[in-house]
Amino acid sequence: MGHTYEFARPALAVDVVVFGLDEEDLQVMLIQRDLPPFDGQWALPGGFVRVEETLDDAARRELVEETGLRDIYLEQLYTFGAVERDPRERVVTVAYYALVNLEGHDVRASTDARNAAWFPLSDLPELAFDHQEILEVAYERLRGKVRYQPIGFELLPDRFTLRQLQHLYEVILDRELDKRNFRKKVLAMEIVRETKDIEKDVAHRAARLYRFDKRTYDRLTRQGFNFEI
Amino acid sequence: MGHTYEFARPALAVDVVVFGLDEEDLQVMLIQRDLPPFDGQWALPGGFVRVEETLDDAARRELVEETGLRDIYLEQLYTFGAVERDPRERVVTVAYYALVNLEGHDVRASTDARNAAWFPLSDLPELAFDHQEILEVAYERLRGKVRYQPIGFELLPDRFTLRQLQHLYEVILDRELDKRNFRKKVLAMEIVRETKDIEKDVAHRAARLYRFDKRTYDRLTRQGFNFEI
DNA sequence: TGACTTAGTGTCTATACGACACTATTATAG
DNA sequence: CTATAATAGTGTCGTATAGACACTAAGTCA
Repeated sequence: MGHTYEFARPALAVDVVVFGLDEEDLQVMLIQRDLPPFDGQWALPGGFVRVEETLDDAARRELVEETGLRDIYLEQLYTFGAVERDPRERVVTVAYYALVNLEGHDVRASTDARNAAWFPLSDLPELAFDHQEILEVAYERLRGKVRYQPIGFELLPDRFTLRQLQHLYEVILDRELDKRNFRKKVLAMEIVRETKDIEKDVAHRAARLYRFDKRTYDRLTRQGFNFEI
Repeated sequence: MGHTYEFARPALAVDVVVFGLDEEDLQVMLIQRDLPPFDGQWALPGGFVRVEETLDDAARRELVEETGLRDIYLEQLYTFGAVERDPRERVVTVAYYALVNLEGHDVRASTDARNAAWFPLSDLPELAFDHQEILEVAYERLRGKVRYQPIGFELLPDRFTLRQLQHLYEVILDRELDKRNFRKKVLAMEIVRETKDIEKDVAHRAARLYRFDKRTYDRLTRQGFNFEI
């Protein structure tokens, strides 16, 4: 039993570039394939789109199935349609990128993710298909977007220090920022709000914890405010 | 004789939002459908992707077939995958936007474009499918992009006056700009180069014609220059 | 209690942006 | 041929913003 169409159709897939951040690096979630083609090689999580689900739904479903990650920030990136990008047959893939903070979501704890793992962006294995290219486009987009929209907060835990926030920008933009200027700018925007707590278990003076102020962010966004860092 | 697959597949289409500019308005190219669904209604040019062509190729092919426009600036926009966006069956569409100068490309002169026409963005007919939404996303993108990347030159003839260029920005950004500040900024960027000619057949002092300097633009782009207007 | 580590803070200078108005040139109408 | 109308083309100044720059405060740990 199959499905028959008058004209040949490309298969339609989704792939997701999941970025995470630890103390050191920007990381990417990859899964190890256990089927041909590219058996054993690392690849982006993803899979075929079902006829009764939206593209976003397909991306979220595949993420849960393959990595255990759910309820994370997800945005459509670009659609890749080179004719020979899959050796089996014509497959067009809608690529997404996702941001997740490593503290909140433990991949190893998820059920069916034996072969999912984080890799630092600076030291990636060879990837299947054109996933290297997709990843580069995603990183490019993340860099471009973070400069004028504070999406980076998705990479941090709920409460964070300004040092962590600065580190995030430094890792994504790949350059050092001046501490005083950075704090001036971020605090002037009023999109982070001081909490009454400070960080714990650090071997030096503890820093104040801040929280992302989504309410103010939404208001400023409606006013066309420029969040450039 | 048909094509049979194990799982049901969404159909894959491309649609193109073609922007053009005249002395007054930003315009959009639409075609009048002559088949159900939405028979007789206006829609974006587009059609189904063939298995042996890339997405870009499909978009260009449909543009030529339906509007006669060829060799124009084209960029992928977003992929729309709502489940019920086509009443016949599941169709996912990769949307593109294109920029074209109205002087160089006469639509009426093209062969098979009896039912293609320009409409001012401010006075559009009701559109088929979710094309209204696609168009809004495209306009949003154009506005966002033109502010920090000089793609707008595609909307102008080869040689243009600074007045025309300013008009272009005013129409796209939907606000008035100061003539002196605008000229200062554009000339400082050195992405337009003075020609030795001036415009003709105008009932007042003729303005100098300029040309877009792609070479300098490419060099500045590589240096990460910010083209914000 | 001293040494180490990071938190947290302010000033000054250079540059960029935006507000603002007049003269120059050409075509055309009377 | 002269007046009028229309747009071309040009510079200054005040203000806001960005970036360079260095020290004190607080807490941990040996």
